Amino acid sequence: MSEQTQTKDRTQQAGRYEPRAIERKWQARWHADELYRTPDDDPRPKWYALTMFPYPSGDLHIGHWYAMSPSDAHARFMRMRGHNVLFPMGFDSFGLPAENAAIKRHVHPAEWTASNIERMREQLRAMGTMFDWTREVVTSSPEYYRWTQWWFLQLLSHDLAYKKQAAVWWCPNDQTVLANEQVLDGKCERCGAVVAKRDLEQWFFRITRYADELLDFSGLEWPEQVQTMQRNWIGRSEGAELRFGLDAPGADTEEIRVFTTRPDTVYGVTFFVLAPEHPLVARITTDEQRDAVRAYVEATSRETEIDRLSTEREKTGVFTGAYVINKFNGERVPVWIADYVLLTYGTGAVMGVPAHDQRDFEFAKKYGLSIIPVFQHPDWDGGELTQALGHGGRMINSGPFNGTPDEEAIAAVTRYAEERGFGAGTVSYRLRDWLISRQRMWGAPIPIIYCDEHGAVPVPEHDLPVLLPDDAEFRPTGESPLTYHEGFLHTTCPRCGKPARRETDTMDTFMCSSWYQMRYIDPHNGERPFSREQARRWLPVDQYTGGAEHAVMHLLYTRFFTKAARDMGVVEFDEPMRRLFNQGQILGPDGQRMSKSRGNVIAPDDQVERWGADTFRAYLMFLGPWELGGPYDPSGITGVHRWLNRAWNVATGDAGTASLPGAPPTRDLRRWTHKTIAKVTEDIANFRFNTMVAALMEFTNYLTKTRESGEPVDAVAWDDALASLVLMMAPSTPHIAEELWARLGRPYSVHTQSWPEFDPALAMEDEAEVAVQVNGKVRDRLLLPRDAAEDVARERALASEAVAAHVAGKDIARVIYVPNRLLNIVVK
RNA sequence: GCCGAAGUGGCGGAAUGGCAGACGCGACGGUCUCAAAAACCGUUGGGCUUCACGGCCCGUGUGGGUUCGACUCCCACCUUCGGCACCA
Repeated sequence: MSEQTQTKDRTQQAGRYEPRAIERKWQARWHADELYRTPDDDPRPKWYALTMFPYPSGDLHIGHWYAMSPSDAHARFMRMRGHNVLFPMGFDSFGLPAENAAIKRHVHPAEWTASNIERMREQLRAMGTMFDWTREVVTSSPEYYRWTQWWFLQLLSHDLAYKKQAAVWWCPNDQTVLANEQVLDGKCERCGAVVAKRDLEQWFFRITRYADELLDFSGLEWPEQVQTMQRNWIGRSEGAELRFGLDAPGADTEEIRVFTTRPDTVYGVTFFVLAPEHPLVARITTDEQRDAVRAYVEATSRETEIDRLSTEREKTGVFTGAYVINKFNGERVPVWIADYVLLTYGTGAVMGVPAHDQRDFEFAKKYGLSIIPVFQHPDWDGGELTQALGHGGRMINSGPFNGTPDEEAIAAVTRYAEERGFGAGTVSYRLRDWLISRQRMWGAPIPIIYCDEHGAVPVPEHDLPVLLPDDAEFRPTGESPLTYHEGFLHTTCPRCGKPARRETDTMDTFMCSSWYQMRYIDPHNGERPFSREQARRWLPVDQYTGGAEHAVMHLLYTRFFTKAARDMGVVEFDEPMRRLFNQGQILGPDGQRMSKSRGNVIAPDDQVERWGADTFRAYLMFLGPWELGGPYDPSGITGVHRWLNRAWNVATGDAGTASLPGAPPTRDLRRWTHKTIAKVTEDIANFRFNTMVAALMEFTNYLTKTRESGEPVDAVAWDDALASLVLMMAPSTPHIAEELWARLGRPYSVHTQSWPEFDPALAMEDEAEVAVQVNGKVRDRLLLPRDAAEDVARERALASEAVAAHVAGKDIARVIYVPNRLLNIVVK
């Protein structure tokens, strides 16, 4: 029998790699054995790994796989490294799509949601993740939203929730209110419809109370980008609130306040501007100006937010006929209204300092208002200004402050204002309180009852949950369907027992996701959202992964919730997630976002059917750096599939082994094994999955070559090499690893084994290839003993013909030697 | 406009001061096959040169700089992608 046929027979005996069969087999076994059940009473150090839970839209798409497979691999790695790992999964199942489906197809959102969850749970299982399903959390289940309502009551009783009439963003398409964060470029974040303002009674959470604390990221390993986005969103500005006297016949107040970051420019105020919607506008406008003002206010209200926020367009405004008095110098300046002033920031008013603010400058130029510089800026020659002056120089035209240098000006003027009662130093934020009311049915009902006598009365804790009716009618009306549901609406006042009405708004779904990570630790607790003991054991989350699109909403809200929970005595830490990693976004093969209309959608189920879950998982990791995302190229997956085949063949076949512990091929095998362990360990720990897979491929290629060379190697070293390979594959390709582990005759399960140890002594090469350069250009390569001395290297280099040719006839000016790497001969 | 990330073969990418292109895809050549697919083996940055072995030059968005040595550090600019954007 020839050599060839022998090999063939061995392969046949071992069987071919058939991913679908082994994946089904092991998934069933793991499930039956509860392999991934996370015990609470495990003495090993805990590791809470979390990946953002999905909205149950009906199908797992490639983005879920891209987010979850590497996350799962890392969690599995931590488990093999000796941690008791909690890696749970659930569904963020309240929200608009279910309700829209209900309107369109006349199914109850609960039904639609339940069947979607059912389907997605199966798809998630097919992925081969180590989720502990006994801890599953479904935010739309009464067992969960009961506690969401409990949180609302807690926040209310700690004065962190309140109700007020407010102009709020309204989406005419979704027929609901939106939070500021859900409005992008004046459009609904969800459906793209142009939004408008509406006045409604709404519930808010006092997130602004935590604005300063939310700016503190110390102790958090979060991407700089997310921190920056949150800082920008919170928008902290230091400055002063200054008081101006009001000189308008119709006004009932004598004073108006304005926030400024430049109180030091107050002597340069030549006009004053109010937002067109400012409540004072109607009262201070003089009769002569009334028509013009009214027309302007109306025109503004008709503008879309997009137009209004455009920086390009020319500033417009109208004089009100009123004046204010600058208390610092007694000057009387005109009050205008202009749409570049926003009612929602500061006090809705701006002091116009055209010499030092570009926006004010443009406004003053257009309307012929005077411009008075109050700093002798070094770049300014004293002539007419063509643009506003920046910081720098000493104060001028500023009465007692003349000569004060730029750096001291703000503090000096603020102090003076405080002494004279003209105002005070203060801090202003862009962040607004979090509006949580939604005029929708498929959300957690706000647990409030309205009584004619007692007003808004919280539902007593023991009456929770306030259940959603299962027979509500769905009509797109702009009000919650709960409003029409008599059974839900009518109740009695918890205080007096008289007939009362329930709140019909539900809570923003971001509330559900603000605390879900806390529920996973104790998901079946019927007494509390979670026990104190469990919180001490598991929280906070050690590693969170998810998309950067949640940087300012979910991730800011959950931080707020945690801080509020701490102040309410519910938890004992300050931050919900210690480490955060943002993966990139996976795109269609054409580099565009995947969408049905573009026809570039890759269905994960198809990929799994064709290649198996392991191949698909590993390929998603192999594509490129996880944080970058990028296009999915369906043709490249064959490379990963071939690798798994090679790994299968090398691990299931025989090698020509013997007891040869000291032989050179054995040393080489040991070296490769430990070099790979070092590389893979480092890569997976740092979320560099692409180079991790590449290292495993290289190792597999090396093993294949070694086996095919026919050179005998030591049996123990060979077994160690194969075991190491399989162990290192276990986090990323869990099914084939389990199968190969069994075929190597090792005890079940590969996933409960320890991660292979790296021995630096074994990884050490005893020879090194040293590049020899002449004037920085590589002319030869030498194989030298490890850590060879410089003179040895130099002598060998000069003996090389290729090197000598470039050195001949020249003087050696310098030699740079980097042991084991390079020798550079500098000649003149 | 401001802030951040990125720009490397035909493509995804690797290398963060020391041999550019690891690992893959694709392509080309081969083995097997009636054939195709699959699988496996080999070659593959560009150019010039040599019968051949080989040798030489160029090359990491562009232009400068630092250095014995730069994809990597510094300065200026261009492009792409994110985020923010009249926030007083």
